[in-house]
Amino acid sequence: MDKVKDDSASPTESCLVSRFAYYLDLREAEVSLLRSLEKAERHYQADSLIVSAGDPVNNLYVVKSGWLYSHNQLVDGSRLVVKIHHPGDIIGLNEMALHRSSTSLTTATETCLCPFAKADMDDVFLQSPRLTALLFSAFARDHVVLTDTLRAISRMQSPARIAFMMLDLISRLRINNREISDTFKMPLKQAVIGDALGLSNVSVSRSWSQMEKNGLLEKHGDQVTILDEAAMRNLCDFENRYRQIDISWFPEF
Amino acid sequence: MDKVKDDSASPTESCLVSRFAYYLDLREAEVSLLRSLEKAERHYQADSLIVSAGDPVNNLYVVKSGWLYSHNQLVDGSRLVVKIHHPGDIIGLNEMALHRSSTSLTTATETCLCPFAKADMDDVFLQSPRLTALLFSAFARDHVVLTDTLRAISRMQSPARIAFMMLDLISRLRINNREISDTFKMPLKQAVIGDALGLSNVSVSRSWSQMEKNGLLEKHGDQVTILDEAAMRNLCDFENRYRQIDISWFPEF
DNA sequence: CGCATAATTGATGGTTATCAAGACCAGTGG
DNA sequence: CCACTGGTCTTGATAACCATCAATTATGCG
Repeated sequence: MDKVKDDSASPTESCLVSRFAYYLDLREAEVSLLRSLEKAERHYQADSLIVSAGDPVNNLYVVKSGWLYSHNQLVDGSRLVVKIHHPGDIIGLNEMALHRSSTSLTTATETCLCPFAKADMDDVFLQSPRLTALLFSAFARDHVVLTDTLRAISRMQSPARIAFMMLDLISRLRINNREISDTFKMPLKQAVIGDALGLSNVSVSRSWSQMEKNGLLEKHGDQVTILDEAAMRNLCDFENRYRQIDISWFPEF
Repeated sequence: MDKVKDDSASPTESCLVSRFAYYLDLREAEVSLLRSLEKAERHYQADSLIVSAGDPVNNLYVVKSGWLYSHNQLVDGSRLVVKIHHPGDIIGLNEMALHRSSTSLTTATETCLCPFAKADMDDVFLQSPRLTALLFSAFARDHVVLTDTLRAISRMQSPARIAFMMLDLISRLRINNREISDTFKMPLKQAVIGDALGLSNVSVSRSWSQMEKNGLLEKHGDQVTILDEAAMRNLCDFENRYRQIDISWFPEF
């Protein structure tokens, strides 16, 4: 609990709680339900393999600090990065239906995770239909984002895909950290970016410098700055799915 | 209710119920919860636009008969087909979090749908945590399948993508109809297949005939036959995500 | 039979993968 | 202070896959 400052709203508050409180005024019972998922804590170095594809799925994880990514291997050796995880994310919801994990999980930076058992989700379903609805909605939103990613990968060329990914990352970070305007820490290597976008590392490098030349963004060390957000949004037809969730239909309790 | 015979388990039983009963022994209360989603009925011709991207999301739909697809448009005019819907599917879970739909919905064949309100989902969340868990799991499974699709599109070439899609379709149909072995009715045009796989219609045509020449599958009219399923599974590293759902952690009620 | 739509086939070009070599960078130890 | 090292990023050359365009054939339906 020492390097939370980079990414979370406040060191004393749970990222998970602040994430959900962004969309819905949480009641005390709901907050404590969420907090109960963060009792355990485990620390990992950068580039650690935490879960291997094929492992039994027993735990989910709340990310307390650090970045990670879920990925899997193709037969030909190439890799797909399915999702980048940030503080406040719940890792493993996708895998809930499976006995064995479909993806591996690797840290991109030093990381603190809170593992909890699948069956702990029962408490949420049993005790709070309203929180269930929010969880479900956030998951549905992730589904739509995955669809957006599919759209980018299947029909857009290299620079547009990169624009999409960077806008997605910064949009998500802004939910937890209102201070972020146009610069954020982006610790991913180009090979990881490529594997998330169906590109080679070489292609990422080339397109990135092209985009810098065009004044879209720039990178110094870990720090990425979006210079012309309008142009980037335009390039990949970006829609921010994180700003709002429709809570109008939620049950009362 | 006249052409259900093609795709559903039995004309007298709800496709939706039989779908979920495949994974879990449903109690009477759960069955009637599900049936309550199928009260209304609306019929459509083939190639009808039912929802446009941008429309307010008020309804979800249970598919009673027919095929449909969700799609959206890119700026350059090309199209992405997000998902193919079959009888027993619930359409619109992804859109639950949104005020306005991110996708359009079009019928591929003559279709019968049962619309119900978003807020009807409250009943499920409130009355049956166990059914909620199942619904959540099925949704999570769809998430994993979307991930598999991403893998195919981002890293596999044309014939492997087609193999993936055909295996996905037949695997889903087999859940509702045990009689299907290696032949099924596939009413989608090549342009739709292409838009679902990030390919042009031309590319689908070429790869398909190549695959026929190699003895992988064949097509006569609407009827597709998988001739060498092992080879096709091998080609795209296919994993059937529909056969089983992990229900071990579900709450008791 | 004739029309509209879908599927096929051929020719061309663009985007990106792949391979390979070199530059850069940070950390290490002499 | 400087060489050394492992990793990442860059840059160039080549080739493959697929999109696109266009023309022809096939299919289905009134």
